[in-house]
Amino acid sequence: MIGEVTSSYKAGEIEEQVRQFWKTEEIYRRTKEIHARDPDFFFVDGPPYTTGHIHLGTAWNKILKDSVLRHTRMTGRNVIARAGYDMHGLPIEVKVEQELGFKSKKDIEQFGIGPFIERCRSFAAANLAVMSRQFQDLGVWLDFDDPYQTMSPGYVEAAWWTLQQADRAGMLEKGHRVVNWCPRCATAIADAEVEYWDESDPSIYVKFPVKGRENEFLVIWTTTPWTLPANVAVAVHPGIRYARVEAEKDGRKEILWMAEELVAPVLKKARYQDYTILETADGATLTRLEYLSPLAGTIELQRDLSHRVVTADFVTLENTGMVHVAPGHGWDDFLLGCRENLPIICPVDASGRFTGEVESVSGLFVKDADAVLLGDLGDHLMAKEIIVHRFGHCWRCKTPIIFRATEQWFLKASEMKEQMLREVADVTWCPDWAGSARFSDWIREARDWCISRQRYWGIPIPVWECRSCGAHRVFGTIAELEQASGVSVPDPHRPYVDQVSVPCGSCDGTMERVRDIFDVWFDSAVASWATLGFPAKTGDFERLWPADFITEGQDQTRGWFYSQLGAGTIAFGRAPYKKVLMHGFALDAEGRKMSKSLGNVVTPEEVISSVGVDVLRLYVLSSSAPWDDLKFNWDGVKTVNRALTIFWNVYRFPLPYMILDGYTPRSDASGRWDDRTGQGEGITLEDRWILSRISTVARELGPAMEEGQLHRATRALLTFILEDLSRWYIQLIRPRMWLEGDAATKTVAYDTLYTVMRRLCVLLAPFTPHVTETMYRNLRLSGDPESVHMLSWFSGVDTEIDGRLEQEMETVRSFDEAQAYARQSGKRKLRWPVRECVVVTDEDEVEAAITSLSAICRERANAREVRVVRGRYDRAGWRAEPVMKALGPAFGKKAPKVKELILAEDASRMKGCFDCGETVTLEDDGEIFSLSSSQVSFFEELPPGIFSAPLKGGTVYVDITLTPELEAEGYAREIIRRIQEMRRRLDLKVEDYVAVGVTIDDARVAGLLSGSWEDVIRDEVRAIAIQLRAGSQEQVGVCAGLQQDWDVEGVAMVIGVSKAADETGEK
RNA sequence: GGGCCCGUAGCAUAGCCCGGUGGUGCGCCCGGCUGAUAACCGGGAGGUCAUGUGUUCGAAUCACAUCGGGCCCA
Repeated sequence: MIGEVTSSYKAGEIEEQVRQFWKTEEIYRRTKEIHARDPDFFFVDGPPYTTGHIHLGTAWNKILKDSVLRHTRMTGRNVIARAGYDMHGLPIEVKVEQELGFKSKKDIEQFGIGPFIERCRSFAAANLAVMSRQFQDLGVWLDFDDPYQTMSPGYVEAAWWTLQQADRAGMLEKGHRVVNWCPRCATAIADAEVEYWDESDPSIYVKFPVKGRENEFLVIWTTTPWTLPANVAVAVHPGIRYARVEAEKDGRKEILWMAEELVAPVLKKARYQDYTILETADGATLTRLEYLSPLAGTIELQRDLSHRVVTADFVTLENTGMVHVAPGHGWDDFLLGCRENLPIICPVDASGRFTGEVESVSGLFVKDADAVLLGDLGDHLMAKEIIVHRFGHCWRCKTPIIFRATEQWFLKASEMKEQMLREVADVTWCPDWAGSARFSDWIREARDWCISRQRYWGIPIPVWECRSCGAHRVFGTIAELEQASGVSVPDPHRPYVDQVSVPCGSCDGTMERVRDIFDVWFDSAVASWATLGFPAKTGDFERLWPADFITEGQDQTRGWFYSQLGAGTIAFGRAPYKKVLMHGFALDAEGRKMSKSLGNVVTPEEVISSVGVDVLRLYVLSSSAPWDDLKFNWDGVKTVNRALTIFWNVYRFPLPYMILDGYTPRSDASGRWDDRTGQGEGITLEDRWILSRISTVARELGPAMEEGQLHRATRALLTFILEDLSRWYIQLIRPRMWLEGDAATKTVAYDTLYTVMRRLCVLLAPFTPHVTETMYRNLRLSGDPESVHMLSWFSGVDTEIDGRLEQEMETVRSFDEAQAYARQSGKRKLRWPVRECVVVTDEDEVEAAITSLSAICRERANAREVRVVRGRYDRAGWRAEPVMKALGPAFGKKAPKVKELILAEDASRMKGCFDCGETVTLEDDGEIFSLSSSQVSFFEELPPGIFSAPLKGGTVYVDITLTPELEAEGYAREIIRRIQEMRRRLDLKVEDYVAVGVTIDDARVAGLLSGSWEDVIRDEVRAIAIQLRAGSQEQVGVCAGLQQDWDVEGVAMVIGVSKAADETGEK
């Protein structure tokens, strides 16, 4: 049975109880069972990376997922939602390296790869446990008991199998390419792993001597002096005009080549005093030029090379218009080198140090070599400054990256662009531009995907190469490898798989595994089938794949949205997801990124401990559109908290009355609540109205959820709770709750409120799963499901929607605000009744609304009568105001006299004449003045005691004039209120009886109240006896209770209240 | 340097697609209510709609440019 709730909204307690309930009763598992035979809905959790605690953005991400999935489940879908974790990769390696105090890969090798990856494994597992706990504390329902883990053997197989598919499709390629290289981690890193921020670098202008010409140079510009040892060419743009300049500096002359337009700024920067342009030429004609390295003197490697000028479209009219080309150290350079057949030189090792090929700087870290090389340039260094520019860094260790030409494994993503673009177009994107604009743009720029890393903690690349003939083989499963090698492979990680060799199929040789591991982005790329146990099991895959829905942050455009698309396209020729909701980032209140260094980080725990999980959830969902960035704001959190407090108060408000009356909601034979609210006896318009409203709101929620507009859905619900339910419906039905005994209208109010609360719990359950669960658990009937989350979604009842009634109620609410305003200007408290409220309007709709809902209007206005008048309020008069500007010229010195005559005249009569087109004549001492309408202005003048205010479509007039009868009621209400307050101070229960004594220091007021009002007061305050008399005595004749002096509207009163014995309480 | 998103009172936001007097909440000030009460309700003040230019009879809304913030890329 429904229990009373005395406590205010205490999120912490509620949520803890609900968590316990879910756990002990296995509610999640059993809720899933209810939907086991519903149509499948396959969701794939974007796996968070297991490096540590979750932050607000991670929490938001999971809250969005959970809300969507709970809603989906309630609409009758079998939701498959396994939590997942990304557990491999450099971030974890770096953390473990820090723990062990390692500085480089050499330390790891010395420590042993085996022990090292075991540390990584347990680090990842420990964090997984912490994070799962945190997610569940957010009320998130995913399969946390059995999350997919990228480090599990089955998952590794999914990646292997996918690579095998790529190989078979000819999409896997081993190649010599320039890649982003982290010198600290000594590995290639993906484009997606590069972070950019400003960095200071040298900006130098260098003269390259033209071969075969004395004192003639090409002028190039670079920010990376250390790439000069690998220089093999200078690139010019075929269309740019270049100038051959004779330049003079300190009395010496030399011939320089650079873009014509840039001659002046460059020479100024290099402090040349004078110059003459000797000739100009197109870039295309410069290709006959060859040149010598300015470092030829110190670097033998450079001495042996031939250098030439080539053309390239990427050259721009910046700096000198001539670009130094080092194909071993630049992406564009590399492509150009391939096209022009230039030698590809890369005299830099994995840790970013020069090799012995470059004697002068051998063993030096590239950045440290800059200074030496600048010195070696000598006179060839024309100018040097420092610039600040955006530069790439390793995402984990923040080391500036370099570009290195190395042997790597690639997926030929660039060949799949067209197919990927077609697939993206078939996916439903929320919002639309996330796919049509943002993601598509990214795909158009797709380059081949370098999937190999020279590291340890990751999925080993399952490629075995023959040492003798160079043939390679890709293994798709562990079993396949075991069969070919004849050894068992219990753990498919390094270093164990490194030791497995297989006989070559093409020759007598032996195949060894390439030492590389996968780019960690490849791990999560295969999540949509790996989570289904594919390829080991195929049943779920065939039934469920591709995913119906995924949602992640906008940073995953280049990340998981893309990696999954690539892998899905390679393996299955299609996108692995059907619908994507892209969400924003959690920022601080000023719109800045939350970061430790700024000290503006707000953790989910902080918010939860302050206001609870449901408030956090509802806040992040309602405060901004999912795809906009979330500016975290404590004021916003408090507002949501207040809204939930009101929701809680609305919920517990009727409970004492329901319990007192033994109210039982209708149920069917099985003891389940009967949701047919019907049109029972005693139903009122406000009941119909609130039922209409909740169905209207429910109707709006469907499309909002479908479009990922969770902010609209949650805001609509918040508005409903605050505006419709709390501020209006509850206020309207309060008097009905207080009716004694059996009253049909009271029962209908119970029924209606119960129905609304049950439906509201369902509608809010996906967003605030704890508080709705608690409410539902108290409200449910014995045959109802145990959890609100086991119920079906409420999508509104069409037959209960009454648009006209909702419209009319809007008008009445406007009336209510207007009458309150009018009263306020007349300083008449709401407690004091007024004789009448008059609504003047010309609109049928307003008249219909006020008429059909007049009972509500009377109640709200505390008015004996509310009536509608068309046209003009009969009791409003007119005030005439002379227009002196017009009277002056017309009447000259007599104008002041006329003014007085006008003020003395009956304004209504004058206006009547003017309105009929007549002139008004005023007489004074026989003198007659004739007035035209332009000489008098008219203003509405209300008689004393009448106040007005505008409402939508009309004006309301409130007559606050007191009559003895109205005054009597006013005083009676004042006394009742004070007795009620004293009751509360005495801590009495609603049903307790009291004895009351009132002494009034005003014989007239006491006289007004004696008789029938005395009875009213007695009944209202549940008094068995009341003594009301005039006088100023201190003693009021009630012993053993509370006695208090009051000032009621200037009248002194003494009121005494005491509890009556229970047995005498019977009336 | 490029792509996408965002910029509306002290704060947070709606409206923008489809042009027609800018709404709402928090905070502030004033008042009310007192059987939801460490709650609740009404009213008021507060806005160069980031800036500029254009299109238009009319621009927060459309176009272009600039500035600022975010995400992504080069």
